[in-house]
Formats: sequence, structure tokens, C-alpha cells
Amino acid sequence: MKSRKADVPEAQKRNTIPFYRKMAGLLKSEIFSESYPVGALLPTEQELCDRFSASRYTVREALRLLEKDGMVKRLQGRGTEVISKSERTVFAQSLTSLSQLYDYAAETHLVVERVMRIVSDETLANDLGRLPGREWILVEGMRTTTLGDIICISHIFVHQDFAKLRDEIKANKGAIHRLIEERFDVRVVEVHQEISSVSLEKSMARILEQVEGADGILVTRRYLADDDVPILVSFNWHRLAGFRYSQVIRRE
Amino acid sequence: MKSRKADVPEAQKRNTIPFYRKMAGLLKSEIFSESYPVGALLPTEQELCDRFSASRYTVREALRLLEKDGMVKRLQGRGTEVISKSERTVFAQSLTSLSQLYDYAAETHLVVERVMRIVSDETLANDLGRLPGREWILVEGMRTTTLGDIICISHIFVHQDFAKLRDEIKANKGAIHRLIEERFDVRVVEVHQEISSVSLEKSMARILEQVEGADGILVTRRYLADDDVPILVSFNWHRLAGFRYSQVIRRE
DNA sequence: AATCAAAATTTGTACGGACAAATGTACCAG
DNA sequence: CTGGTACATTTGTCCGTACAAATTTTGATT
Repeated sequence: MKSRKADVPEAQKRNTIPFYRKMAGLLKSEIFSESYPVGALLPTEQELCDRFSASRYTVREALRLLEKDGMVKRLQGRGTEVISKSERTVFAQSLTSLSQLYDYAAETHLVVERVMRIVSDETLANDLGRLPGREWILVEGMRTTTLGDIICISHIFVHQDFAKLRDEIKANKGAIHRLIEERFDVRVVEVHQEISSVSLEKSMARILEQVEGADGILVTRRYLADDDVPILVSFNWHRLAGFRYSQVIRRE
Repeated sequence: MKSRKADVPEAQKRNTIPFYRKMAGLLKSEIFSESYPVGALLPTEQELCDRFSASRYTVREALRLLEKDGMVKRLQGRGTEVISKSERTVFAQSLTSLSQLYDYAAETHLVVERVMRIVSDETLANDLGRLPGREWILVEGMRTTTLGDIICISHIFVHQDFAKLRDEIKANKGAIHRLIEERFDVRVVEVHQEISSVSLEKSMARILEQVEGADGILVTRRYLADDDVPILVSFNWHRLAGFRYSQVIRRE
């Protein structure tokens, strides 16, 4: 283990941990301690080069880390602005399994019963999070295991813009919002998910083999585009007994 | 708008869009079309330099983009492996509210009833996802609104390593796993969350003002460090009536 | 004082070189 | 055949330089 380089300044000892990481750590702590308060500009890259006796490459690598952690925003011609005291916790939703007794049956099928076109009234518009009077495609069906056991009843509202997919939806195995993203030039930017207990109305109860008014679980998911416009909204009614929703959230 | 540089090769025209981005785009499409199948290694950086007549800097910037989008994994000494045909969709869990009737009461309190030290037997070890015989701190209490209305009963198991926090936990208002991350040098890398229906046992039912055996909701969260070691595991029992869990997941 | 243009500042892109660290392979010794 | 060492390969870190592009500042002109 000899010195890493002939012309490495003293500030950069040979700790195995790269200098730009140390530098980023130091800058983070200085931001945290408000030496550089939120809203202020960090020193310029050149000034940081001087301060740390490092090359611009190294400084930029450090700043890149700060940016990745959501602590600074860099703007060409302006500088590096501090936007947060602490690291953003980025979680990547890596796995979402929704099952009900059927842990292993990862493969599920959407069995489409009916597809119809409807115009939203006030009540429905409220549920869908949008104005009344809009047209939607309503897909009614149920999600089952590959064995045919019912997991939940699904009502899926697809925005009128994607009406062309009407027939494709029936054949589609996977998630409908994926289909939309592939066929159209839209991106789902936000998903609002809600899990709540409900009392099952007669028709639902019958399909789920429950008595009318029995408790059940309603899982609602709203898929929104970047302008907050709902692309797809799904309602999924589950039996209470055996309901289990599990999810793994992983930090990047 | 004159030529961007004297020695810029022909492959890099002057399109305002930087060359490393174009290069990344091209490589992505080649991965998608299986010119480079999943599992295979991409050409080495040097080979890409030759192919695109670009410097290693530019090639590495392009590869960095592919890596960010989760399409390749780079490994020192090995190469750049293709791990996915399509871009990863990164969702950042930006907001998680867990409420029960109390939508506006974002502020909640953890009222600690008891703190004790326990050794896990097989059953408990199984629940906690770890080996039996380990020592844990068990914090028993309930989460309430600021008005004092009970939201849920909480049993929180904290790993023995963080036993020092025993007293701090009582005073602590926010999330305990935050406290641990701040005080110790650990990072929560994964959270396993599970929501399931349960039958409330007598003591739970009494506190939640339910009859014994009534249905309830159990929300379990396991906070894991990067070595899959559980740092904290919490069990939260809710009344069924009025239960509502909502979450917003935002794509980066 | 207001407006527009030029200049200065600052980050972005891109080139080149060099050595370090990690991985995989080939070879040798037992 | 097994185990370990030496070597080649490949990505990681770091230096230097130069010009481009975006923003802000300055200054001149109206």
C-alpha cells in the first residue's frame, strides 16, 4: 500500500474511500449545520477546487452525489443552490404483491366481464378525482389466480383518450396502465393508493360469497399523468378474511 | 452556431443535445432490440470509445445514464452487464399517511406504555424475521391524535444494538427508525410492509373498544439494514371500522 | 429610468492522460 | 484435482485542459 499518486495533495489521504465521497460527506455536514443554509448558493466549483486542492472532476463528482441525494440543485450559469438540509430518501417500489391466501400464485388473471362507456356524474367524478361530464371506459371484471380462484372484484375506469384500447384490454394479461404507457405517449407519474375497509353491497357480496353488508377491503389506485390528470382509476373489492397486502420498498 | 469544437468527429453532430445522451439512447435501443441481450456484457469502455470515436469520459457518461435507468450493472474488473431490456421505473415514496377518520391530524403521538427487554423465542423470531435467542427492546404503546383519540395499538421491537435509545424513545415524537438512523451509523435500506386482516385478541379488543374476536387490521413494518438485518419491527393494530391507509407514490 | 447588448460568471460537455482497485483467468505447485 | 499466485482485463478515481451554453451582471444607449 503505497501512496496512491505522486501528485495527490495532503488533504487526500489514502483511506480506500475515494476523496470525492469524503468531500461530499463534509459538504453534507456543512449543509446540515447550516454553514450553507437552504436557499443559498454553494461555493463555485472553482472555489471548491481551491479549498480542497482537488481537480474540477473530483469536485463535480462530489456535487453530483449531493445532487443525487436531493440536497442541491445545479444550474448552468447560476451555481449550485442548497435546496434541502437532509438527504432525500428515495424509495423504489420494487415489489408489490397483492394476494389473498394465494401467496405463490404470483400470476393473476383479469377476467373481464363487461366493458362499457359511461359519463361521470358528480358522485363518480368525485371518486375519480376529476370533473363530471367526462367520458370513461368502465371495465368490470375480477382478478383471479391461474387456478381460477377469485382474488377480488375490479372496476377499472380508463380515460376516454385511450378508448382505442377497448378490445386490447380484454386480451391483455398484465397491468392496463402498462399497456397505456406503451401504446400512448404518456407516463404515469403518480399513483395514489388507498386501502380502506368497506361494507360490501349486495352484488359484490354475492360474487365474493359473502352476506350483504359484510366487511370487505377496498383498494383504490389512481394513476396520474404529470399534469395530475387521471389516466386510470381502479377499484378492487376484496374479502376481509385472508386479506393481505404486502409491499417491499427499497431505498436506492 | 458554429461547429462546437475543432476536433469533434463526424459522429458527433451539433444538435444541441449532448453526444453522450445520443450515445446512451442508441445503446438503449440496441439493448431493447436484443443486440445486447440481458445477461451479456456490453463492449468495454475502450471498445465503445473506438466505435463512437469518443473519449472515455463521454462513454462513461453514457453508461452512467444506462446505469441510472437500471438497464446495466457495472462492475470493476468485470465489465458492464445488461440486466434489463427496459428502463426501471423508479418511484419515490413521497407521502404516506396512515389515518383512521382523522385525516387532518397529521401530527400523531406515540404514547409509550411499557418498555421492556425480551428474548425472542421461535414464534417471535419468526415474526421478526430473525433467529431466536436474540434480545430485543419491546416498546408497547399506542399512537394517538393530538386530541388523544387512539389510532392504533403499537408494539415496536427495536434491535438490541440500539438499546441505548431506551429512554430517548419515550421522549421521541417522530418515527423511531429516524431516531436510530440519526444516532447510529445505520441506514434503513428496505422496508417490508404488510397489511392484513386479523381477529383481535381480548386485550387488544378492549383497548380498541371492540369485542373479543372482532375483526381488525394489522399493519406490520420491518425496517431492514443493508445486510437484511432487521433494525426495527413494528406491529400496529387498528380497528376495522374507519380504517384507511393511503399512500402517494411518485415517479422520479 | 428603461431597454437592449455585451461581458463576466458558472455549470455543462468533451478531450487527453495516468494509476488504483476489483475481477477473472491462466499457470504453477502440492 | 485443489489451492494459491501472478497476470491480464476492465471499471474506478483523479489529474489537466478547453470550449459551449445558460445565467447574471454590467454598461451603454435611448
